[in-house]
Amino acid sequence: MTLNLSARDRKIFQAIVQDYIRYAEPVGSRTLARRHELDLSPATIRNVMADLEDLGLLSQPHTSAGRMPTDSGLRYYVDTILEVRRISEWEQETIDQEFARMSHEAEQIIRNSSRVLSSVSRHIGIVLGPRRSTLVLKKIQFIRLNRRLILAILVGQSGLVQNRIIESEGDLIQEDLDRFNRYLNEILEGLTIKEIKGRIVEEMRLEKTRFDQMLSQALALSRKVFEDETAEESVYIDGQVNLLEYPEFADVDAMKAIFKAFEDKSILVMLLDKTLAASGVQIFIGSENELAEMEGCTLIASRYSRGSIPLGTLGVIGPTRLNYSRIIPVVDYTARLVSHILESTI
Amino acid sequence: MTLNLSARDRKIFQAIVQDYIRYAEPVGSRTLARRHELDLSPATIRNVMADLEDLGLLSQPHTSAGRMPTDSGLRYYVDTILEVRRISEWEQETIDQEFARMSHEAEQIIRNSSRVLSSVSRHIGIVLGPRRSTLVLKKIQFIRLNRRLILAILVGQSGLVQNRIIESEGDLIQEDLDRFNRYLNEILEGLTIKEIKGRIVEEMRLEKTRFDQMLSQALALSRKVFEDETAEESVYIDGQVNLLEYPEFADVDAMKAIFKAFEDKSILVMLLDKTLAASGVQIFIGSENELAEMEGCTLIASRYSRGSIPLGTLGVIGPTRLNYSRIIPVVDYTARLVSHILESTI
DNA sequence: GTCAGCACTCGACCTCGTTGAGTGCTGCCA
DNA sequence: TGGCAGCACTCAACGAGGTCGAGTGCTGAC
Repeated sequence: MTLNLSARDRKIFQAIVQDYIRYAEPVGSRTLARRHELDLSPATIRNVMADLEDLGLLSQPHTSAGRMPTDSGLRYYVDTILEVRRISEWEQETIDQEFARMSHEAEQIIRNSSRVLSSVSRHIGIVLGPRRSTLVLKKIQFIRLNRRLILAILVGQSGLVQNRIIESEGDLIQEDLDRFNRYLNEILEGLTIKEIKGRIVEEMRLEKTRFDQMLSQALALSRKVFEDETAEESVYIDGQVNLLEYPEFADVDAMKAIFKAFEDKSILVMLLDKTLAASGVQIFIGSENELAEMEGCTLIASRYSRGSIPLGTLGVIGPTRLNYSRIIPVVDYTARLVSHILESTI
Repeated sequence: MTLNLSARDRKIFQAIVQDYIRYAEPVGSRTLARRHELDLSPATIRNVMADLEDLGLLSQPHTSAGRMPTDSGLRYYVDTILEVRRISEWEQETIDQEFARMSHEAEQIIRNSSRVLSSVSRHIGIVLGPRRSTLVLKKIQFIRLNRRLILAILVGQSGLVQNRIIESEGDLIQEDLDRFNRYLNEILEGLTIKEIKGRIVEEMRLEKTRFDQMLSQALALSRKVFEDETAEESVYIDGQVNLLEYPEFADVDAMKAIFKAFEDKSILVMLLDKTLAASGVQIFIGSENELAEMEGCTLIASRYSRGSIPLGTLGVIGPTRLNYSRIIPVVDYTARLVSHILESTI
């Protein structure tokens, strides 16, 4: 949106947004004049407010109430007025300490980051785990559970472990599996799961001509492992209670709607996925989410990576009137920190 | 509680409890007479009600309101009046189908059982995962991540996988670790983690005398793995939204208290742990929980096992006035089913 | 462009009376 | 003695009506 507001109008608009963020209530002209040193009378402010309302930046819940920013008003505020501060020392320290206390397991770190985000932001913390398919394989290992079932363990280079149980065709003894392990590790190490899928198909063609039964069995088995597409995404949510603290969700129906939305995580996956494609902090305000369920909520998210490979997304969900200038740097810092830590867990 | 109520008094009490469970409101003498075929006048019912109140089975929120059962009233009802029905066919089928759709991974099954419980009961589903220390080791495997870090993978006989990252003293190459693997698997397979701890100490004494550096290194490393006590318990909760449907939690403060209680899972762990010690369905009603946070809530739980070894607990949390005769068999059936499935995942 | 003044609006809140579902108590009857 | 009709009383819920205060838009003067 490229609006050309005068300096005065911007100042008034900023004051309105700030008061609304602070008090969660529509703000009137008289109160605004009293609370801020605008050197303007309420009447003048009213005129400006009317203009801003025409522009779609403000709205009134009812005739004799004050004004509050619309979603696009907030978007304008975030994009052109807001000055993002540095993260506060206290917050940075808290985050650092929380992560320092964790083990070096990549999964632990990713999983717990939503808890850290929620406790620092006092909103909802959310994190999208790495997709299985981004895993760079370090080791694959088959373990015989019983005559029917085989456990496949995939270890990623970052120490991330995935395991799946597959059914075997015939009865394979562990010695067979050990031979598979050696062979597969040789040809698959260092590839991503995506690459592996292609490689397997390719190898199958090659090996088939050679009629080596062991190899083709190994490939058939590993194919089963990598074809399994279930649970591609994992989302962790923490601190849902925090939403209850905010007056805009005081009524039970509003709450119910939001909590239901969180129950079905596919909605969140979609949103977080979008963020995965772009670098830097992304902000989705209220209705921009295109998701009726998330109305009244803002998502501030940023992706985290290992090296140059984006792994997942982490962020904060709060009411649309959340304190952007505080939360944005928190999310930004956390994403960078997680990326940095993951770097060193290689 | 061994109260001796006359048949008539029991009948009236039962009617009150049933109406309260159904309508979530204190029930008065007139309404009770109208709704049930008691062949008694309201006045008579009032006299009985006064008696039941003296016994501590009923209470009045205020003078001119009807009566509702106290927590001990509900306890009496559950213990001596309630007839637990068989699980309904529809519910059984739903549960069967949900579990049939899952993979054969023990962890999946346990984790998802809370979701199944919540959707069938329309309350909160909760499950306490197996403690790490009950794991019966099938295989241990060290994998070198880098010069400092080693990944240890523990595979249980049920196909459950645990992994931890530990720091190595010196730089060990994978060949060293492979030797460790062979040695450790030989001496540790089939033992529980608890037994393993003892075994390691014992072996260390033995091996030390033999001055075999490889073996003592292997033991030192495995000791690190098994000493790690973090995250002994895991609790999964599903369907918290369902609580919102019940009028007794309509006000935000009541809700907030409960949701906070769930946030701190240690409280739940304590309760579920109690259930782990006893067989059969356990019921904790409201204040019996000794936890102010859980006031107004009932927990119905039962443990699940693999073979003769109890692994964890699963159950349902709802308002104290939940439909006991429906939920008890659901929990019972689910616990049995999970145990049964785990049996066959060996 | 600024703003004082004015009439108007409307939600929040209080009060007060009514209603209805509930109670305890008393005393009569089989 | 158990059952119960009758009666006086209690109390939450609800709606109507009034007041208050924080808003608004508009007009006209400087």
